[in-house]
Amino acid sequence: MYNKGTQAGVTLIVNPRSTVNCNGKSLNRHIVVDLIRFSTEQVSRVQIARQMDLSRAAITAIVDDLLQSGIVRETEAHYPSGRRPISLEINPNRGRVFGVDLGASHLQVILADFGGRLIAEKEIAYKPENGPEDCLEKIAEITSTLIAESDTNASDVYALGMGVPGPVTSLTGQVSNPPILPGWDGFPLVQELTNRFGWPATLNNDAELGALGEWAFGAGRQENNLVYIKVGTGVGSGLLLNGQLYGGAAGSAGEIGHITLVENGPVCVCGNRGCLEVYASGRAIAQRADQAVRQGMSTVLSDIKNTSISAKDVLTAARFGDRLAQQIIYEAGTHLGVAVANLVNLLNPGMVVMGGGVSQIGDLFLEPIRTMVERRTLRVVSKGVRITSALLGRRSSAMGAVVQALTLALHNLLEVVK
Amino acid sequence: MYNKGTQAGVTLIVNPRSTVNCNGKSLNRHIVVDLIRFSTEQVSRVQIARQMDLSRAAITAIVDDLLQSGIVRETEAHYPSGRRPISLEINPNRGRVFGVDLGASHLQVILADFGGRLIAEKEIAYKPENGPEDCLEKIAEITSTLIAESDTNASDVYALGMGVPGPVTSLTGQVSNPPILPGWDGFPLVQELTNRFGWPATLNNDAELGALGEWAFGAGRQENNLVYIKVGTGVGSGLLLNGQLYGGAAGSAGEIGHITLVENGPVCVCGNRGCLEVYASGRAIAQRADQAVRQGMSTVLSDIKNTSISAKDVLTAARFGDRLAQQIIYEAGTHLGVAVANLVNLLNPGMVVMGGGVSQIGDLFLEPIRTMVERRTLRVVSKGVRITSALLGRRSSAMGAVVQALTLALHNLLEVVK
DNA sequence: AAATTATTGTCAAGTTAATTAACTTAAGCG
DNA sequence: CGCTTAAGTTAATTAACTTGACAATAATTT
Repeated sequence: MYNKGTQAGVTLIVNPRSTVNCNGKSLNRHIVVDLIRFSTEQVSRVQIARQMDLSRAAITAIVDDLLQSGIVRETEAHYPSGRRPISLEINPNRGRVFGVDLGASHLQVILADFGGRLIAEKEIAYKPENGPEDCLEKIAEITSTLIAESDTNASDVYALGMGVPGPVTSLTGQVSNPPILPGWDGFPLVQELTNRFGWPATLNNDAELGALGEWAFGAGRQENNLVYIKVGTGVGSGLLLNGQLYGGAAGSAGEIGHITLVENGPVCVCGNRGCLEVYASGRAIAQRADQAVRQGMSTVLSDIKNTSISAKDVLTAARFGDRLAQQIIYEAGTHLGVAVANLVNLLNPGMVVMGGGVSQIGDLFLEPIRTMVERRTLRVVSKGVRITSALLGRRSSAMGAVVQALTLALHNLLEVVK
Repeated sequence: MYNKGTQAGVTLIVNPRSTVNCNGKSLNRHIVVDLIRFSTEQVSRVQIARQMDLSRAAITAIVDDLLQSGIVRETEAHYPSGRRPISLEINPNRGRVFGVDLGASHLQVILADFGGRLIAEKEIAYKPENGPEDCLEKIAEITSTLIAESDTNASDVYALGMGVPGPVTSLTGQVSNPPILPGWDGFPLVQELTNRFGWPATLNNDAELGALGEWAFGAGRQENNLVYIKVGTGVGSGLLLNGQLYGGAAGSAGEIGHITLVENGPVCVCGNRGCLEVYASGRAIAQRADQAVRQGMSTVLSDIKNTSISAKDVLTAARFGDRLAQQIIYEAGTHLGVAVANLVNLLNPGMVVMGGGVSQIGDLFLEPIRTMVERRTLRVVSKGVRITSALLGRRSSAMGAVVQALTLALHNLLEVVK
């Protein structure tokens, strides 16, 4: 389904996937670009014409334009009988973009080409508590390192996308009221990024970008109603509904971590009681393990002495067959499953993609979730929902940032060239 | 934000509000119509031009067209300094449409003019268990009665919108797997309606239409992230997100009634345990009252002897000051509040509109909901959400059906006239 | 009261992006 | 080799928009 859009500003939503500034005239060019970008199969001019309900002649003209500006290139394709269609794809060599994912404890930067393929990558341990200026500094360091090391011409970088672990006011590109990010509130991040680097920049919530990344390049291709659940230190989710990212009225949609599971449960970091995060986050898993060890239960985790047990330790132990670790993870999955079931009942998504560190263990974590969803939702709903792990693993969000950056880059280029 | 859209079929999403068949050419005409339809203030040509980022001349041409076809008319408007703008509005006398709401126990039909104003209305007690054919028969009876009684020319009716209490496959216009509607599964309702009456028809879930009705004519005007919660015999909700109705992958989004509140609570009609409906539906309220009376608690409800107590009785009693009835409703509100809090956390809507019979009691029901939402959501979220009763009362859904019918009528007319 | 300023709406000429219908290209097949 | 099928191109035409000048109408200033 293809939506064209124009508005005063002008915000354009093309095939909900891209939101772009556009004067409203060259709209079909933008739609064609997105069609080529996000197609899972090979696309020819005729197919584009059919999908957009335009004449072949019109598409020929548009594609000519795109070829000339270098955004798109032709490839070979094979079909039975009749003239072979010429497949089209985004020209990966036309330029590059950065995708940045800021987490509760890390900073990850991906350099990708226009085809969305990874060119170089760097991840460091980082605490966002240092504030936005320091973070910008770090991003500057990493991006220039990546440019240098990857034989990239600095002028070939066209945009930067960024994700942060908190609500984002997408209109102004600010972080708003972030629980994890004191000192970031109201900081005009998009503007500062643009000023500092000279590239157009976008800002989104990290879970939101996870959904987008998995939709564009991961497990959720073609699935226009997708929920991405990120189980890291905390638990968050990104919603892609009706083919569009949904951020809510204030940019804080998807806050599944602070849904009430047990009315009078233990106190959560957010101040409420019995939140999901108390039972099913990386933090919770680590705490459970710690508790169990102190109670003297039999586990390899007891060997960790000097430092405190981390969720990662529990995952590793589970992978190596430690029963206690496995049980802790299974239980976390069960609790998460209850929340996911509620979410699935409410949103009836076509797919739920589990991301974040904890999910990488796979079925041990997925199985209880699937079970709970099946048990606790209407059959119509549970029958239609696929629940899987993120295909992009720990890169979901950063790749989502790449998608946003590409949207900016491609569509801006299109306007400039015109 | 204005989206234009075209696709093979061609489905067009205009200012997400209307989904219309359109050849993709006269698109801006459709956008202008919707702009005029849904504007809360008076609109002039210049304002339209500014909002759509088109030239004044272009709008003049488009409006000329709309004036000539009679869809739009001019009115007076007053502004300071400069030539007075000529305000535009949909010409209410251009035609009429029907909005039909089928509930678990009633059938409501509204006849409205092109301005969405109520011309005539009829509601009867009705059990959808009789099956779709019988229901069509009843609709035929009522519509012809309304046409006759309201001095309407049958040829002035241009479309019919309908809502049903179950999931709808909007693509094919069928009811799908409805828990409350055995015998309706897979019935091609839209097609049958069109065949039978000769009007184009639309089909949606009733809660969805409640959201749309309140958004267009009710409490939620201008609010593009709105949740409508219908508390009737059961509990359902309609989601209007990013300015669009969201139905989910299989049309069953919004099933808040079967969210798990208590892990091992009483068995629900759906087979699971501890669902919201067990605690906060009309059915639940009636049951509680019955229970209390049998336990000999002091209440005016004890006076009801021969028939069983209904939710309506409890509402009436509460309105007249009966303490027990008030408490039952307050408690139902509290339970509902927990579910609403989860929903608000997850979707961060700008507004929650409470509809359905139970909500008509007002603050007694709203207050516990507001309290629970405030207590159980992140401050960013709860601060931004307004929680109110439906402005259209028991007409929300039927008016939503009118909105859908008008969308069909106006935009089809536009294509034909062209 | 006349002149000034602001704003809306219209007109005519020019531009752009689409359509239509004929045509070319490129493959498979009997 | 010619026939069939499908993809892609070309040229003439049409519809929708832009631009810039201008008329209409009101409030404000002189």
